[in-house]
Amino acid sequence: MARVRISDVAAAAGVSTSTVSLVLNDRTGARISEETRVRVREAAATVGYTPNSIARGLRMQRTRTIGLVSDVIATTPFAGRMLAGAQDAAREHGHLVFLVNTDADPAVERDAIRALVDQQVDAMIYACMWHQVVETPADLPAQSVFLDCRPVSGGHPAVVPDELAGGRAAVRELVAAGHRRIAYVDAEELNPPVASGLRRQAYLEVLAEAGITPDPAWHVHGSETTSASGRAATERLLDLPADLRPTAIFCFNDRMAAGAYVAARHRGLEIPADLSVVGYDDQQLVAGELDPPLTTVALPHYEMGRWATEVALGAREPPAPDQTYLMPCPIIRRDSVSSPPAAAANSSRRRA
Amino acid sequence: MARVRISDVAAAAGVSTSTVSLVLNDRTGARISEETRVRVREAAATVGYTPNSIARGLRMQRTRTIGLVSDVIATTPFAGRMLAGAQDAAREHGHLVFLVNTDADPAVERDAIRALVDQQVDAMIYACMWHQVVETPADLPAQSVFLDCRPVSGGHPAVVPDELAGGRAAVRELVAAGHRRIAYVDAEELNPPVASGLRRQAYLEVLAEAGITPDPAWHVHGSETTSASGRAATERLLDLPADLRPTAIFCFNDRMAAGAYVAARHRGLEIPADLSVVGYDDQQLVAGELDPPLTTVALPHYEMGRWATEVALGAREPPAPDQTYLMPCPIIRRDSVSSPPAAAANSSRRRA
DNA sequence: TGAGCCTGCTAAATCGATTGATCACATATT
DNA sequence: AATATGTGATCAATCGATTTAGCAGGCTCA
Repeated sequence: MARVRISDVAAAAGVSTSTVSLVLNDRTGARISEETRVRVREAAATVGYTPNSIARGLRMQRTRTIGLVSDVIATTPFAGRMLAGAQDAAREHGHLVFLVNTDADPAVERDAIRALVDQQVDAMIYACMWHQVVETPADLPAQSVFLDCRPVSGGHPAVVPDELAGGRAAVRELVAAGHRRIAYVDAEELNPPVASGLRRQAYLEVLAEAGITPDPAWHVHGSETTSASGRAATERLLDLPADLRPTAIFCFNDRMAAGAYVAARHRGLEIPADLSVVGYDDQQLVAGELDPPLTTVALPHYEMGRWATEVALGAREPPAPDQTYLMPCPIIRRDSVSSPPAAAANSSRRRA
Repeated sequence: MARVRISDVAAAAGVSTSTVSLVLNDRTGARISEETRVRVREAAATVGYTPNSIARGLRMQRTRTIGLVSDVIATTPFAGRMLAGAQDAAREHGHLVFLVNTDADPAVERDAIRALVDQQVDAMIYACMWHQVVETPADLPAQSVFLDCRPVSGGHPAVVPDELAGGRAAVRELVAAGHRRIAYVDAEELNPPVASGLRRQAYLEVLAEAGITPDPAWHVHGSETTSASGRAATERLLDLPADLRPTAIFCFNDRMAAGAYVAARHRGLEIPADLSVVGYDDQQLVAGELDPPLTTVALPHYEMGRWATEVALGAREPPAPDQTYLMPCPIIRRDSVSSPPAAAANSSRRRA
């Protein structure tokens, strides 16, 4: 069963293809009588005509498609939300999205960008899964937006999570609960460079604004960003002398926070009564499934996906040239934060 | 900077566009001298020509694109692997994939299928995220493959996980470790219908083949498939009299298994010394992060994604008409299974 | 010398839409 | 009567490739 073409509609309605096109596209200014319009529309409906997007794309020089090239889609739960955001925005604007997963392979990435350009995509989104600064790939069309990363040399709109504000919100949550001895379970130095640095900066800033001088022992590093690594780092905090031991921990991410739970449990410490914990990322399967559920800061992947797509399609004003848009990271309050244990509050208040 | 067209190459090489096309597509049988071929190729390289896929698609009636419509992409970690599998297979065959997320909205789904057909995709993949039987959507082209679901009325190739074999492997793992009192923490009746039924069937079959008569009390249901629900169901098992209490649990999925861990811990039971646990799904962030890491059965989403794409592109033989391909689910051995406690028959062993 | 056959290349049709120019005809104006 | 104006619809070019039929020129051979 061959596809119905515009000429089939024209034949059925007894008019030319021009007329059909003019009617179906509602071209104002075209002088077509109302009777003819009705006849054409009915003919189109009865033969079941839908326009061939390829032919239209060729003629119009506009395909109503966008390309999304991402370095990772399988190994992180964030990718899905990002895609969903991009997807929804694209659909709302009548666009379809080509998805390419490069697995961070530069050759695959190059070929993918070329293939998408050859497909005449109207716009392109270059996404990374971890907030970072990247080289602008060759052949990237002008109409491109960076998602969860920033081009070193600028030249394109970009959106990343506002990790500084998010980190501040997380630590303020602990300060507001009355904690003074607050630790930071950090990722390995420089990995991933941007996120880690900003969250650490937020930690230091909030302690300073609360008039707390952090003890260097409160800043511990994990070798990776896993639960096991978070546990090991937390052990070191819990080994500190009682008057120095933190009553609250801000963790680089939720997985490390899960490790903190394990460490605390092995010492017989209750969360949050004996130790308050805040994570980052809001990984549903981690933060939501922990016992008690983890208070954390969400990474706004869905929103960033939407933002990037809307900017790429020109439906939203881009930020000033070479400015990166910072997407707010909302704090997700669950049950892992309470006021510090009474004993801790009384025993030692270290102030500058 | 306008795109380079084939006519630009022709002009640069001093030949016709026909010649350029013939040369660049390596059409054997075309009588073009070697000198001309070299000249054309050099011209193409220097002007930086790459063919316009839209124009080619129109002429060839073949776009080298496929459509993938999925009911969910954001809320499950499995979606990513499925996409990655489809993606990789498509790339290896020189195809690009259009991704559409319908959020299980029938209207969105209908529009998406139409849009993809209008884009002249060469093939289509209809994916669900949870193994199920579905109605065949209207307008679905003949060249379509069902992924992680089966059309009620057949007519298309389909691939689903072999949950029966996977479930058998899981329970056999417990039988092989020496367990006799093996429980099944099930999902709610009929939700999701197919997976739950098959895993239950596997449980009953393996007990039967091991000569074990299951006590009805060993088959408990959770109201949902969450950790909390798994915990509640497990509590009921642990409340059984000592001589009836299971020494091993097969859980419908990893999240419920995480709940079983919580229940066991609250009773002071060690996993696997006091209670062996096997899950299903191999959700990395759950199974891998538990303490101890959970032995489970993996859902082969990546492989199913590949399979569906290869069949859709004709690169792999489809199964016999109206036969559904069952993809093996490999067992992932971690540390949550050991032999039953020696005193299992008469002691509840509460630990401090 | 001219029919037959290669060789090397190109003209022109085609894919299915969109659109500016144009046509046929009716009516209004001078 | 001749010209202008307006209406409704169509013609034909176009987008950028692929592909079939065929042309021009050289060579062979009877």
